[in-house]
Amino acid sequence: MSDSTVKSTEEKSLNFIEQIIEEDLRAGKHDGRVLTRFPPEPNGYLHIGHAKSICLNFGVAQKYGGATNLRFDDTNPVTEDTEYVESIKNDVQWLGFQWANEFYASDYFDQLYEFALQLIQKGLAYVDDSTSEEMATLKGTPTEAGTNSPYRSRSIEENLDLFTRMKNGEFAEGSRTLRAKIDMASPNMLMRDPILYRIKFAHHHRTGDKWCIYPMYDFAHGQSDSIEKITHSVCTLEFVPHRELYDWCIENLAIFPSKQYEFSRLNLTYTVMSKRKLLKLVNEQHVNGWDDPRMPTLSGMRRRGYTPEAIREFCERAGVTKNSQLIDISLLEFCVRDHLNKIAQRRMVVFDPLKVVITNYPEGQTEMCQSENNPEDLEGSGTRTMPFSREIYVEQEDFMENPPKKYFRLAPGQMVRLKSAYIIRCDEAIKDADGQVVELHCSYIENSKSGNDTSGINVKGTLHWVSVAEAVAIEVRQYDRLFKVEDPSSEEGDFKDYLNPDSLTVVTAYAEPALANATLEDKFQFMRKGYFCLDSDSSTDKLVFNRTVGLKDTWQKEANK
RNA sequence: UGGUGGAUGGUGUAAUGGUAACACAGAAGAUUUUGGUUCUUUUAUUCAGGGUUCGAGUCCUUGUCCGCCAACCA
Repeated sequence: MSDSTVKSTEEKSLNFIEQIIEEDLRAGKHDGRVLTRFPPEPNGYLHIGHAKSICLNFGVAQKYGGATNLRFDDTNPVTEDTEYVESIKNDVQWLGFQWANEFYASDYFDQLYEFALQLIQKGLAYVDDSTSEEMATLKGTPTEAGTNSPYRSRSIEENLDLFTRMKNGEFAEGSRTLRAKIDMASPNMLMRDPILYRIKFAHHHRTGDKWCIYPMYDFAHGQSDSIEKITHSVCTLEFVPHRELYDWCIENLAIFPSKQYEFSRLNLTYTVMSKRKLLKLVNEQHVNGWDDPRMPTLSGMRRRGYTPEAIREFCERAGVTKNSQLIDISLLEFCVRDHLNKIAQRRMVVFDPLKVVITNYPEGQTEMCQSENNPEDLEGSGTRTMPFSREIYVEQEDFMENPPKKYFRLAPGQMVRLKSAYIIRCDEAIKDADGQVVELHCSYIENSKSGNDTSGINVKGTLHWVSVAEAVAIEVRQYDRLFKVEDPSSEEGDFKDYLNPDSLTVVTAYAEPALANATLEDKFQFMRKGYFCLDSDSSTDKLVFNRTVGLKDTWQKEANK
């Protein structure tokens, strides 16, 4: 067996979550059952960081024959909305995952209330009349123990009565809370009698006005996991300090022992990932909404033309650890190109037109040229035709009057291949009064047509082109990185100071006729330009395209030397 | 500061006491009717000190640096 065969049959190493699951499986825990959950709060749009969590949670469940619940953590009615619920469901499905059950923390409000009553009865929770300021001062600091609230020693009966009345709406918002009675001297600040319930006279997107008390995250999340019998509750590292409380609630309620495991969140260079910052970009109109193609949101990436396959591959390559990761955006772009290269239809589009007149081609004549839709998938994608005529457009940058060495494009006397058409020779550059080249006169080699070239001429360069008469004018939106620096969040001052002012460039370009039939689902490669997709802003009389990502450009590097 | 999580090429990940490897990025070349793709080659890595061991990226210890926690947010 050769080395390469050995390598290809080697098993890919497991990430630490998979290792935990396999150990549990070996130990016969939960009868070999694996149930995970993806628990977003419906207060914003999903981004690439969530994609990692989705791929992990759904991925391990799939791998070990389990299932995943989608659970909306909707315990704070003030910030949450149905609009977000819909977008989140849409994004998860688009990414390619299907949940076993759609649940809401609010489904469990009755049960959670019962749990709270149990804790009170066990003498493990009490109603506190302190204001939030009073509570903050009594809480102590990491180095000094806190002091007990004066209300901590209330009787079980009084607590039961007060809590019931809290629920019945007898007390003003902010006047009372239900707190766990744990340890005001705990080194873990979260264990210093955490608030379990607070009063909010707010309309909930699902339960309406039924409740005026709402559980805090820590009193809802673990119990929700437990109610659903989640076996592996996987979340991000900032919840590590919550685990002690997560376990405390489960233990004292004596309910199903779900376990929490934490991994590090994903960050990308040249963008920001926090919901707060993304919201700011939207609200202050630095971008055009949550689905602006420059946003790291899934809806933005979808609109930009990124595929679910590419995003899943990226998450897979990013890996799962506890190290903080700031991943180079070029890895994501690699995954996007890699997938798009296999599936994108090739089209010719000229961005910055320079008219070429083929002087020895008959005036008024048009012939069709056949061109493959995708050289990576010749059979599956077939071919299309495009018109060739006496007047065509090529890119301005594909002509130089005084070319440097290794410039394989048009220059006086130099020959190139027009992709899928003829070889032409540049005879003359026509200039305007300012000396700008406005037109090229070329001659074509009659027996050099693609497919039956008998000319015997070999040229180094092949250009994309469109016939002037049939060219379709389109709008192209070219995106660049949103920020000028790798990690805007770690820079001095306001992160918005580091926005890239040139993150969006709009141009009119000229496309071959076949592009006019584009649909929103299509993925294109504009040859020698990059990958593009139709934008939803398009109308019947104006097609708008987004540049998903450019092609690798090794000539640019050569030219800069 | 008390607690807590972390530190392996530029970036991310692997090596579970036994030759520090893979991918991206970078560089060089070949092929190419896309200066794309593909292929070949290549540069570069264990935070520091001490200890255990025949052997340490891995274990112990001290230190350094980074992240998170003191919301009636999640």
